[in-house]
Amino acid sequence: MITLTSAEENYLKAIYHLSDGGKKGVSTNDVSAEMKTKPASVSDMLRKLGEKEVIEYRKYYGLHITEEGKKLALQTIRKHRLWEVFLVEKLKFSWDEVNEVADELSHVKCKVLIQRLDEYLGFPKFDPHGDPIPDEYGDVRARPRQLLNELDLGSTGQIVAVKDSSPAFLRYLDKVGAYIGARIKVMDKTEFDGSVEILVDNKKSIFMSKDVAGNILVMV
Amino acid sequence: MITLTSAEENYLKAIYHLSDGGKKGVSTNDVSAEMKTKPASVSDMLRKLGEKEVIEYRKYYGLHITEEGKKLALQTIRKHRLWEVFLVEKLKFSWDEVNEVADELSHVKCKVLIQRLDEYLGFPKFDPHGDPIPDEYGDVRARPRQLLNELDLGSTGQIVAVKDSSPAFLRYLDKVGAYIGARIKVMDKTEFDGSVEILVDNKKSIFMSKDVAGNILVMV
DNA sequence: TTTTATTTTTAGCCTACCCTAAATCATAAA
DNA sequence: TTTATGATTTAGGGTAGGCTAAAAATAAAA
Ligand SMILES: [Mn+2]
Ligand SMILES: [Mn+2]
Ligand SMILES: [Mn+2]
Ligand SMILES: [Mn+2]
Repeated sequence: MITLTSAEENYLKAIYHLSDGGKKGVSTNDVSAEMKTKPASVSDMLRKLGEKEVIEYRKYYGLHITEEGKKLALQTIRKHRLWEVFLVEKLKFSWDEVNEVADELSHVKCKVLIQRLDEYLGFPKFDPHGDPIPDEYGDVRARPRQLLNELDLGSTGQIVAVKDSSPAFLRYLDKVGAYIGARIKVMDKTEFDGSVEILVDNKKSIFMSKDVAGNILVMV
Repeated sequence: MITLTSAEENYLKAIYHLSDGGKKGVSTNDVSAEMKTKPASVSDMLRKLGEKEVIEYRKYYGLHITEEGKKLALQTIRKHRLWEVFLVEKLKFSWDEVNEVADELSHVKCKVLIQRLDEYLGFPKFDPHGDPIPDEYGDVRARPRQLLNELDLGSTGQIVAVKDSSPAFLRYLDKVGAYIGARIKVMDKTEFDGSVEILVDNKKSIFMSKDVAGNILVMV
């Protein structure tokens, strides 16, 4: 049985995200940027992850995540997202405050803890940022989603997730009144700068830059 | 501001317990036995804890915990016991399963997390083993307690805590039907071996060896 | 195809925490 | 008062995970 340290779990989770779930290859510098550690440190870690066969690593040519690696990454993601739900739903954290704490909590080694937590939370399918929570076998029920800035004029849908979950972005969404679950309609699009105007819950009109709209995912 | 690593927190908590809350001096070997690490490793750690001034350490002569050390130890104990309550009350763990997991959880660095957890749990005053939970200033409301094997024949009281909280002992108590909160009466005492017979909740009679009774704390 | 720029790895060092073996100190016994 | 015993510390080494600086490999440009 493969066991990973906390640091290895963090790297593997980052690699999984960079791999877009296993489709893309990933470079040392990619990982370095994502993890905010120096490329030299990354090289060393990649060698170790390669030896544990959670990635396939060729010196100077980057890496691919393996099937085993995907499974383990999904388990770490599952733990992280369940803790985020706990923090928001039970402890009344706001969605921009949970990432670091959930990261620490997600490294607690106890299988039954996560099962019980999942049950206690009512087997949630999505985390506070709209990201899907893998089940204990690593299966993810994905929803078809589109970027808000790519929707046609007049189309309607529901905000289901955010691409960027930095505190700054999330607080901005809170401020303008956009939230996961909101029903929206595209009222206006400006070709020149890619900005959009949307109507939220048939009530409130919001103007958004392309940058903002490009980080909001909508289910039509 | 003094910050401790997880390992330092664990050592300091052990030292606090060995000090009996600050009354007794503690030797390197005491800590070694409690922490299950070699005396050589303990020496090294004591030097570090001495530099951080959470203990007063004199080479070859043992240590005393400082006021600052007591405060920090009580904060760690608070976190540990709150997580134990969470695991038992919310996640339906049994009281013999929570110690290790609560230990890991208690090292998560987030002040507000503990405040929110405390609030969410309804500001509990005691953990599942009957041990008091210090408040955020480190104040502990102690209850007057007596060892069950030292009670007089015929006296009554309530089980409020256990001295030994090893899984083996706790499971034994579950088996015979003793639990925190149970009302008891001493029905018989055998001078020869120190064993006692108690009546639980005016219903069930339990026979206990001196070893068992000596690890049960009763409020008269 | 050669040179240059960029990426990646290696080498060497650091901190934290643990270990064993050897040295040292304190103290109890002779 | 000397010696022996036991407790404690030091010395040296291991793993994990960082870092910087230098070397090496790849990729891009000339
Ligand atoms: Mn997160
Ligand atoms: Mn999330
Ligand atoms: Mn405990
Ligand atoms: Mn306890």
